[in-house]
Amino acid sequence: MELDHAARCLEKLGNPTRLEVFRLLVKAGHDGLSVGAIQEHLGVPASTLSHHVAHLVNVGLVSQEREGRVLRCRPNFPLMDELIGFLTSECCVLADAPEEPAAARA
Amino acid sequence: MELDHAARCLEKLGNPTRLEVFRLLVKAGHDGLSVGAIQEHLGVPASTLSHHVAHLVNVGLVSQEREGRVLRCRPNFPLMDELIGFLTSECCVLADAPEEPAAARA
DNA sequence: ACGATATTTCTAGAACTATCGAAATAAATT
DNA sequence: AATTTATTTCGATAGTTCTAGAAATATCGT
Repeated sequence: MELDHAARCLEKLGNPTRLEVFRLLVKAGHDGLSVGAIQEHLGVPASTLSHHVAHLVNVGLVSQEREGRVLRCRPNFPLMDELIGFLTSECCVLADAPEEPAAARA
Repeated sequence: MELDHAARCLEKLGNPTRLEVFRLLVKAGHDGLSVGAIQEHLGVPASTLSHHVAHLVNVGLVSQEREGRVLRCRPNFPLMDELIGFLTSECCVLADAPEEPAAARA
């Protein structure tokens, strides 16, 4: 994962409402939740919530699928794993880790 | 770690310049780097960089210590671990994790 | 076609953030 | 005490984000 995409994901998760939305979706598991269900949980006005969810969808952390009248939102687990992988490998390694995985060292 | 503090940390890391600063500090290890050294690496104007570093210090992800004329910046590894722990446990668990660790289920 | 429900788009103001030059402060050196 | 080096604070501008009401759109049931 590129640093810029990681930064965009972190930026989106860096809003308390959105982080709560995302956490809620993760707790809900692979089936996710509808926008309305999220609203019931968090009590945020619909337009505000829609705006926040759109941010998460934009950056790929949440996907949406229409099911009749409701829009089902699901967390993107693989992307979240990538993000955590980025943080762990690029921003958390101490000790003597080399800058590059292999090669390039004349 | 509380959700609000996690969100504040993520928000700060969610700026490409700051994420790069933090990554650089992590790569530098426990000794960190001076503000000037960061500046040489990233080529950001001093006042802008100072502003960004202040954000990271504010939220606790970076600590600063004066050493004569230079200000040494060190990444806060334990806090970063906590943050990754929060993301992993609260925003990344799939499968059949219960909502609460125990109790509360009449 | 109509009414109900679910969600988005539009809009706009207030608050916040980023940027960076210039001036200020801090410490070391002379 | 004057000079140099390192960094911050100030100040101004430009742009972004948050918030939420009102209006619009989509889908379903009748």
